[in-house]
Amino acid sequence: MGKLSREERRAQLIEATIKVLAIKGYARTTLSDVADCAGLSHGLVNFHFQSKDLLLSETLAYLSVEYVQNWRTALANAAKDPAAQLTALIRADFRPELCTPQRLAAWCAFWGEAQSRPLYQEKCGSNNAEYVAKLEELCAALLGPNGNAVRVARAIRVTAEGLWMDLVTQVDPYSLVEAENTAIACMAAFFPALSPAD
Amino acid sequence: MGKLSREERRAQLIEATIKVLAIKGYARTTLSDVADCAGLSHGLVNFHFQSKDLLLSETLAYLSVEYVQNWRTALANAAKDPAAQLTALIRADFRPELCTPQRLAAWCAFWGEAQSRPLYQEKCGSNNAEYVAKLEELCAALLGPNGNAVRVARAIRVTAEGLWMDLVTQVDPYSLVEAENTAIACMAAFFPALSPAD
Amino acid sequence: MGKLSREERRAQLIEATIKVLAIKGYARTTLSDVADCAGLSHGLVNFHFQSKDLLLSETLAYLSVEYVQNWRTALANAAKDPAAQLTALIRADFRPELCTPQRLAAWCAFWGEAQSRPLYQEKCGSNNAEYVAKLEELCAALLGPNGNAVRVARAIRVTAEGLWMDLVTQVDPYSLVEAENTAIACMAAFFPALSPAD
Amino acid sequence: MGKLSREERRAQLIEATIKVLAIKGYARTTLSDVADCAGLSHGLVNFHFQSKDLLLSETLAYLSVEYVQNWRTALANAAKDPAAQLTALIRADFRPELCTPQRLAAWCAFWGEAQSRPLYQEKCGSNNAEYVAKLEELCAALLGPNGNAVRVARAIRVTAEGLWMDLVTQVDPYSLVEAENTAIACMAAFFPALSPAD
DNA sequence: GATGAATGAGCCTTCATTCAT
DNA sequence: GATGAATGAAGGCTCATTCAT
Repeated sequence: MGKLSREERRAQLIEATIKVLAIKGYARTTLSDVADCAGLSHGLVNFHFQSKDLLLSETLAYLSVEYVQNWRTALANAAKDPAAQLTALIRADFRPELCTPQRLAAWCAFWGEAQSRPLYQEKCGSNNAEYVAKLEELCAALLGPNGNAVRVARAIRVTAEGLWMDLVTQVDPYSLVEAENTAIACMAAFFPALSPAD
Repeated sequence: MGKLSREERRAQLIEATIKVLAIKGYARTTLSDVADCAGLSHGLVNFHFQSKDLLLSETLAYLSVEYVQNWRTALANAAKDPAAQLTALIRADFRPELCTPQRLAAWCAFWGEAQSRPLYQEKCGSNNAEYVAKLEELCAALLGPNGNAVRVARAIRVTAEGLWMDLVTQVDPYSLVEAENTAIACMAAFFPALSPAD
Repeated sequence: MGKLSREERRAQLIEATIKVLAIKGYARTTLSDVADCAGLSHGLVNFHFQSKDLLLSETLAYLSVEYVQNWRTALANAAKDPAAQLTALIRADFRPELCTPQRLAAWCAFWGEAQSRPLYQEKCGSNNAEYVAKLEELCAALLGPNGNAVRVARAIRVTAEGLWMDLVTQVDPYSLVEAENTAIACMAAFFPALSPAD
Repeated sequence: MGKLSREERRAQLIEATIKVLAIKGYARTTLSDVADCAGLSHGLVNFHFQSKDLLLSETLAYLSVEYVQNWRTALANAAKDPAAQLTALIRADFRPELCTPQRLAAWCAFWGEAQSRPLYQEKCGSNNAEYVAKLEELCAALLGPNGNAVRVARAIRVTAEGLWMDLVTQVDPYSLVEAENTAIACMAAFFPALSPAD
C-alpha cells in the first residue's frame, strides 16, 4: 500500500467506517471490517485513530460537519425571504449527494447508540442548536405572532428525521424525491400561503 | 430465587432486557447485564431463551405486539368516524403507559440495528403493513379523491416516529403531552376541518 | 476439567503464575502461559482474577503473606532471648519450604518491576515495616546503647536479600545451606559473642 | 535533528534506554519510549540497533563495562596493601557518578529479567568472574589460611548488591553515603583489625 | 542518515454458550 | 429448574519491525 498523508488516510478510513456501519450496523462493526473495507491493515486504524471509540466519534463528527455545511450552503444560495429560506432548508436535507443510502444508514446506526451515549447525542441532528434556532426563526417569521413557532418547527424537523429513518429501515422503499416532496408537503400544510412542490 | 412459571420468567427477563437496552444501548448490552438486572443467575437466560439473538428478537416482538395492541384498542374505543379514528390512532402513539423513557429508548436501540438486520426491520414501526394500511385508509377518507393519501399518511406516520426519537435523544427534553400535541398539530395542518388540540 | 471451589482455583492459578514467572520472567509472562501451566483455559484466569494486573498483584500478595507467616512462626517457636530470636529470624529466610528455586525466581521477577510500580514496592521485602522493626529491636538489644542498630539491621537484612538474588541469578550456584551459613556468618561477625554456625 | 556520528547516536540511545528503564521498568519499556526520550524518531532505534533485544543487551553491556572500569580504576588508584584494596573495591560500588538513581533502577530492571535470560545473567554483577576472584583474593589475604574467604567475599558482595536494590525499591530512602557506610561496616565486622569508617 | 507510515504477530479482555452439580 | 464455573471464539490494542520517501 502506497503512503498517503495523514489527512488522506484519515478521510479514507472514515469513509470506510461509514460503509461498514451501513452494512453491519453499529454493534457488529469491527476495526478489521473497516481496515478490510479500506484495503489496509488493522494496525493502521489504531495508528491514525487511537482507538475504536475515537474512530467512531470522529466519523460522527465528520458526518455532522458535512450536514451542517450542507444546509448553511443551501441557505446562502437561496433568496433571502423566509419562504425561500425555509424551503431551501428543508430541501437541503434531501440532496442526493448527502442522502446516499450509506450515509443515511450510518446516521441511523449512530442514532441507535446516541440514546445511551451522551457524546453522540450532542452531534445527532436534533441537538444542533443553530439549526433548530434557524428553523424556529423562519417559522416565526412566516406564522406571525399568534403561531406556535417552536411546535411547528419541531414538527417540520422531526418529519425530516422520520423520513431519513424511513428511507433506511423500510422494506418497501420510495424515492428520495418522494421523501423530499413529503417533507415539503408537510411544510405546505403548515403554511398554506406557500405554494407546494410536486 | 423463588420459582416462577416459564412464562413469568420469560416476561421478567424481557422486561430486564428492555431496561438494559435503554441504559446501555444495543451494542453494549450483555446477557450478564440482563441477568443482573433481573436478579437472576447468568445461566438462566440461555435456559429460557436459547441464545442472545433469540432473547433480543423476542424482546422486539414483545414490544411490537404491545404496540399493535395499543393502537387496535384505541381504535376500538373511539368513535367510528374517520376524524375520530385518525385522532385516536395518533394519540395512541403517545399514551404514557407505552411511552415510558425505557421503552422509547429500547425501540431506539432496535431501530439503530434494524437497518442492518432484516429480521428486525419487519417488526419496526414503519413496516407494520396493517398500521400503514389503516392510516392510509383514514387519510383517504378524509382527503377525498384528489388528495395524496399515501403521502399524507406517510407524513403523519414519520412525524410520530420522529417525535419518539426526539423524546429519547434530545438533550433538552419536552413533555410527552407536548409531543402528542405536536403530532396532532401536524394532522390538523393536513386536515384543517378537524379542530386541533391544545 | 472438573469444577473446584473458587478458592481452590485461585490458589491453583497463583501457583501456576509463580511457576511461569520463574521460567519466563515478568515481562514475558502471559495469561495463556499461566492457563496452560495450570491446564485450564485462558478465559478462566480472567474469570477468577479480573485482569492480568490483578492476578500478578494477588500473586505477590500471596508470596508476601507466606513470607511474613514464615518468620512469625519461626520467632514464635524460638527461645525468647534476643540471640535466639535473631538467629531464628535469619534462618527463617532460608527454610527450604520457602526458598524453592521457583519462589525465589518469582520474587526476583517482582523486585525488578517493583522499582517502577509503587503497588509492588509495598509488598517487597525491604518495606515490611514490621519485619524491619523487629530486626532493629533485636539488634539494639544485642548491641547495647553504643551500637548503630539501624545500620547493623540493614546490613543483615540486605545480606539476606542479596543472597536470595544470588541464589537465583548466579551461573555457578551454591546450596541453600551455604547461603544460610553465609547469612549467619554475617550476623556472627556483627555479634562476636554469638557462636557462629557451620 | 542534527547529524551525529554513529557512536554518538548509539550512546545517546543507550542513555535514553537507561532513563526509560528507570521510569517504566523492563516490561513496559518500548522503543517508542526510548525514541521519545532521546528526541529522535521511532525508526531510528532499529536503524542503529537491529532489534529491541540488541538495544537492551547493549545497554546492559554498557552498564557492565562502566561498572568494571569503575572498580578497576578504584583499585589502581588505591594503595596496594590488601586492606586498602578491599576498602577501595567496596567504596567503588557507591561512587555517586555510578550510583545515580537512574542507573540503579536500570540495573534493577535487568536483574529482574536476568533470572530468565541467560544472556543477561552473564553480565549481572554476581557473575563477573574477575570481580569475584579479586574480592576472594583480598579476603583470603586478610583472613589468613583459616578463614573461609569464599564465604566472606560472598557476604560482602551480596551486601553491596542488597544495598543497591534497597536504594531503589525502598519507600523510605537513606543516603548513598549511609549505604556506603553500611557496606564498610559489614567489611569491618569481618576484619576487626581494619578501622571502620564513619 | 532520518522519518514516520504501514504491517502483522501476539496479547489481554469480553462474552455467548455449555454443562456439571 | 437454577447456579455458576469453564470454555473458546472474536475483537481491540500494543508494539517490534519494515520500508518508501
